[in-house]
Amino acid sequence: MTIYDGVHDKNFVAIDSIIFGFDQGRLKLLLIKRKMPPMEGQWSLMGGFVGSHESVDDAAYRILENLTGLKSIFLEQLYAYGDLDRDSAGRVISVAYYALINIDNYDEELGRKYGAEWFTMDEIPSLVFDHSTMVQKAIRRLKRKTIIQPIGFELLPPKFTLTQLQQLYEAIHQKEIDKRNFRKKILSMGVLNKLDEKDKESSKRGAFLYKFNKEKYDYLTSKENLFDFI
Amino acid sequence: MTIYDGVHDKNFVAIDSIIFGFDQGRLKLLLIKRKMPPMEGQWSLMGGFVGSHESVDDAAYRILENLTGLKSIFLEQLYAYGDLDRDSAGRVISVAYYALINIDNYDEELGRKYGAEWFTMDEIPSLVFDHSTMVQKAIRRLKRKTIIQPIGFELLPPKFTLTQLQQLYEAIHQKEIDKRNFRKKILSMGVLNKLDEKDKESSKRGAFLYKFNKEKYDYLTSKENLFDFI
DNA sequence: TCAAAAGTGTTCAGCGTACACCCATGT
DNA sequence: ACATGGGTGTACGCTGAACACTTTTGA
Repeated sequence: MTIYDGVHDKNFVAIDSIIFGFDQGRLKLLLIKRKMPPMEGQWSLMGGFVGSHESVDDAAYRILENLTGLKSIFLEQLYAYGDLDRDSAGRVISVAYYALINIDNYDEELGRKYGAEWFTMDEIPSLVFDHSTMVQKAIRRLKRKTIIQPIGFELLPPKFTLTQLQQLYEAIHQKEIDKRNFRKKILSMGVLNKLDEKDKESSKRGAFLYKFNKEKYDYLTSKENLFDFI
Repeated sequence: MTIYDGVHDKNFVAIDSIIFGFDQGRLKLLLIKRKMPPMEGQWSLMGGFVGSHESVDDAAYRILENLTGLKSIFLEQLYAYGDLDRDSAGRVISVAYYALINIDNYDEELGRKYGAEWFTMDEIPSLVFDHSTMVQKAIRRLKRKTIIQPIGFELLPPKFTLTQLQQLYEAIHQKEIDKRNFRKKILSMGVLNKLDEKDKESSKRGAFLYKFNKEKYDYLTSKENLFDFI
């Protein structure tokens, strides 16, 4: 009960989550096959409704955890979609969020339960409602953020090689990057700590592993946020 | 009636508008004094509720027109605020929009009706709820946009001098800009058309008036939007 | 004649970009 | 020995930033 009751309309408010993962050098998107009408059997973003007793952010975290089993991950509001007929089953305002997750930590069990599958960017099927629009916007946002922020570590395992990191950037921007320039720039940011270990998986010589310096990373991201990135 | 009825919660969804104007070399913000509880008598952004039969964008335009009398102006979604207790009178999710208006076209009659007043940026009083947060975010967004886009023409009269335009940029960024560098850069963008007229108001010598080239301006803003700016 | 704003070019540093070769090692 | 990915340095052009003087004209 609020003092607004009876005076104004209420609306359904939903969350839709654009969930990015990175695996085998490819940027991927987690989609689910709808199990209920409308649009049953069509591919869709993971979503859910915002309850009356939870914040919108909490609802976004709750819904993401339901699908992925992940609790504290990168999750950021993208945009609120409010066209009258965007959901063919009725008036629903949707707040889209995008998440970056390390695909290794993803709970496949949960995924199966929801009929979820990972798609590479060039294989994304057409999606229900305005979900394709949301995905396009999320990709643009992700590209833009990486230009001036060392974002995207969330998509990698804790220890990674510079080549893996470069592949991530190449996957996000969908173009090749010069190895020397990339290393020069990323190392000059000072957010990487070189480890003594090498990864021997992908080459005979082995590549040094890095982890990122959380303090400097947090400092940079918060400082750059003064520049605003929502 | 939708197929979601009864299954999920509905919520009040509101709009809050951050309305920027530019006058006498100063960037200004339009605020209203609340005439109803809660927080009666406190300064607030202009707002209103989203109805069940209008899109969120339409609601934002409607609310802005109510206060300013202006119909087709620059209006862009900023962010959706969804904390549980953000409105002390009950659970309201608010989608904030920011608008840029030419202060000359503003309908003062309407403003008086709502108890609206213009405040310069350094005089903004403390605002109800999370409205101060919204304003801060809008200012950051405005700064960022002007860095790579020739935004802000909406805030000026149709014909303006380069000095006026520079003052607008200085007001937005709150720092002085070198005259030569500013002119060089803005003219190189090719969005300005120099007129034969001079404005003699502000100097004896007179300053050439410019208007902006709408085609090039629209092209640039849409092209740059590929770079994404929401 | 003088005050007040308009108008105008050059220099420098830093950054992004292009570009090619040697190294280490497992097979 | 060779194939495979790892690792490194230099040169150039562009852009942003700093910087000072002349012009016009109404009062």
